[in-house]
Amino acid sequence: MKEQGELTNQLSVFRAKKGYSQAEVAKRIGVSRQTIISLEKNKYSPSLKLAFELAHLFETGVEDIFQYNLKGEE
Amino acid sequence: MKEQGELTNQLSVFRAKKGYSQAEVAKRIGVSRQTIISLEKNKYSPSLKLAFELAHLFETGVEDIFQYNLKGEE
DNA sequence: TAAATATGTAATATATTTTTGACATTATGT
DNA sequence: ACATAATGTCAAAAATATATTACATATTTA
Repeated sequence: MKEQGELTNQLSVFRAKKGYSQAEVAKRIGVSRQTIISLEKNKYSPSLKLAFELAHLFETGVEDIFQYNLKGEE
Repeated sequence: MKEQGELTNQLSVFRAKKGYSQAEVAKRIGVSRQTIISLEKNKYSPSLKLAFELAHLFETGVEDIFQYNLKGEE
């Protein structure tokens, strides 16, 4: 899709709060450790399902973990 | 990832509210019309970016358009 | 300081999303 | 009745997300 905004996330912050390792998060959610690493380093935009799973694990909302900053808006 | 929940959405409702056609939504967001059709028919879980774009277009939150129902939770 | 655990990188393979294009059907307007 | 717009289906290709494996480097802890 058209590149319209930038996705950032607070994954490592929420992970630290819970004291989980990346491997532990991966296992709990059922994805690979690489997926968690890549997400924390902002390598790509996850599926909405994965975003919901992470939000659920960290007992918060999708938009608390992930932020979307539209370009060219003020 | 592990199949843990079911994703549903209210896309057609929000689209109707704005009076947009599927093609118009597709064009505004910069994706193909097929993508919108498939999403409305719940064919797959969109990228988080696309979810944010739709939320922005409909001036609402991601979780107002998309719902994630965990299985085996009450 | 040695062992164990956590984080990171890279390459390749597989799965899923998204695009493209062609065509069918239904609804709307003239 | 005809034209046009909206919705839908299908299949194949392209793009992107995720898995897998193997190895490297930090960091923690016994």
